[in-house]
Amino acid sequence: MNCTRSKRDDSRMSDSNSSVILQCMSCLHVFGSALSLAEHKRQSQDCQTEEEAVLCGEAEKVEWADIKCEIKEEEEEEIAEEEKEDFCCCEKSPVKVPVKTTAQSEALQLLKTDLPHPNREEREARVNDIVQSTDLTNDQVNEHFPLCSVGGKSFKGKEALKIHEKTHLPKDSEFKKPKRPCPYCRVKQTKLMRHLLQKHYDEDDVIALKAANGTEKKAISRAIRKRGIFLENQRQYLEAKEPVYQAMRRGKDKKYCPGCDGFYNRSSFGRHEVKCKGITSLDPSALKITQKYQNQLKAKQAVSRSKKTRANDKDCFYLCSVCGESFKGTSAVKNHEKTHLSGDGEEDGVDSLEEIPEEKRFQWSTADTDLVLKEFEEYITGASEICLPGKQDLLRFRQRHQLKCTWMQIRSKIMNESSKTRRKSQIECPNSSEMAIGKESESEMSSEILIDEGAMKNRRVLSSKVPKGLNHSARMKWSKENTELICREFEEYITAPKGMRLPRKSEVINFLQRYPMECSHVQIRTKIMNELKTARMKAKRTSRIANAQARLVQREEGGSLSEQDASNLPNDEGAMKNRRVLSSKVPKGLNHSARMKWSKENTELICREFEEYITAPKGMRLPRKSEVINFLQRHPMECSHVQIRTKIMNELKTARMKAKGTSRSANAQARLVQREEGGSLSEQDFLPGDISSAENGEVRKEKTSSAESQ
DNA sequence: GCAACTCCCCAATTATTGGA
DNA sequence: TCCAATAATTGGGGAGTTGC
Repeated sequence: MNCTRSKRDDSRMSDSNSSVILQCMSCLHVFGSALSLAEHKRQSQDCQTEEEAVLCGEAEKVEWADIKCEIKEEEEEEIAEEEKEDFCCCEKSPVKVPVKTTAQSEALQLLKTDLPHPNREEREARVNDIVQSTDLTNDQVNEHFPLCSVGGKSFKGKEALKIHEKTHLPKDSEFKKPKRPCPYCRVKQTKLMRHLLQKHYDEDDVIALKAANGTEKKAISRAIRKRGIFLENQRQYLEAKEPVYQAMRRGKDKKYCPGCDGFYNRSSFGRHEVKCKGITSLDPSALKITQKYQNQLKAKQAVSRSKKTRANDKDCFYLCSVCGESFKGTSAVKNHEKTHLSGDGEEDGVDSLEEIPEEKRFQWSTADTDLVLKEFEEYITGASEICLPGKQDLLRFRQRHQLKCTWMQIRSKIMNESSKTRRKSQIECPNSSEMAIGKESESEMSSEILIDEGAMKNRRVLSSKVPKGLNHSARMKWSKENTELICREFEEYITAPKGMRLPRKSEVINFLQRYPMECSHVQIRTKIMNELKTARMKAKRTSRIANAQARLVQREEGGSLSEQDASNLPNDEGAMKNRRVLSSKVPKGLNHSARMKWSKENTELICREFEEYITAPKGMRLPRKSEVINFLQRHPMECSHVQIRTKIMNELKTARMKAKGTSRSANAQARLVQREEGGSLSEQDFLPGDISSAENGEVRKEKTSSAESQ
């Protein structure tokens, strides 16, 4: 599919001022007129049968050459290749040293066979030998083998030395590998090959890439990379109507090669021109691919838009070949399947054990839990700066103790134990949760357990279910500027103590209107949430260090921390929670079409079954989903577990209202009696009894007036 | 009054990414 | 390849409100 072009064609292309650009669909070269394209076709046999495409109507504004590019790695590869071929003593070398005799030539050849030389001393010794045995001077020999001024290594040419010298550059001026656009999803990736293998492993080219080896593999990966770059350039060109690579490589002194559609450094262009075989680097089917993946992208966007209704997503899922769990995408299921493999590729949990756990969920025995607690104490207590041990540590631990679980499960166990410890420390010492580091500080903590709303929440046994495949197709890339903007705008929320709410939807939307960003309010909210987490983690770490330092000082001085120092620690979460301002927004139309009609029997059954939850004081949780499902299995009803939960919630409300009413009437009666007796009531008498204590200070917008009137 | 709804919070968890 | 950071998702739960 390659086609060569004459210089006449090139000049015609660049001189073209026509309003239409025509492109040869075979070689992708662009022509200013139908005539020049026809002439091109006549000259190139391969391109005769192909169609042409009209690209743009603003030819005079665009230099097609500007939207094509070569990549830096290729330049380097090329330079390296050329250095290999064009040895410093060859005719093409920019440094030409006349070699007078065969002996001199042989001596130099001998010197360069084992280049680069490891160190300056060895090199000097070798050069001295040559100088002594031949008529060559030191300078003549040194010119052949440039010397690194830092490391003392000598190289086969100036270019090779230049590449090497980059390794000595300070970090900020060092070359940073640019991101490469994926030809399939167009997302720019630092590690394009890994991305391809993970996300697009079902594509033909990627399958071929996986199967290939050595040179072939390189060639395929290069072709994919180039296609991605080309498609990205083409897309930007078609959308922005301006030279793309000018924007992408601003300030670089590049020169366009019409022979291969590549860009090369002006300094190395001459050398390339000699070598250039006129082979276009672009994939001839690129335009078709663009269309194909543009359609796919549109389809993906459509799915993303309709994602809000999760029911839609249930229709397309992929099953794990090992455990049968379903996932939304092929990449998600592939990633999940990796969890069944251990580091060496064997099925996890099976590498040294005979039995495979029947249940995916591992049942931790007390003995095994103790082992984990003992082994990973530092991670669980938070004494370690690193949150979790590495995979290898976990695998070794599993091997040592012959545990029949995966390393991931051990990690989860550590995380859960760590979380448990944190919660425990918060209950034991609500004002200084950060004190729970090591046994010394624990002993200093108060043993008084406060059962408030927060503590009740801790009783929650969290679901063992895991999200089935996240949609990362539209994963947000936060720029530094936007991150700063969000942090500045929502600083009060990010720096707020635990328990404070996040900004409202309306606030975020308002922010988005003022600072338009290509993201949803949910994504901004997530960003704030994550920033908040990070800030808290940092604060926690700082607090830990400060505490450790304080303890050190304390030990040295033999004294103890003052109460004031202790009070500087974070506020009580429960108290902060009370500051929460609840939403005043109203639901937008309820669906009463499927409204449940509870029979007296079923209501009684539910009330009897879930009595403990209905009569429980405020702060107690509702029955778990699993409990409700279990109930439904025992007592089949034509309703969902959610409806039963709602029923219980409403029964609970009613019960509390009744209790409140009873308490009020009792109080009213008491007041009446007191008035009759001529006494006065204390403030406490006006509170609604046990409910007030259970509420634990929760600030709520109570409709006191209406309740009073009732 | 009741069932259902929206909005919000929280903790846990997973997926993805980029640096080392 | 490992690992930490980051972004996103999930399910449980609570409060307030709506409309039949």
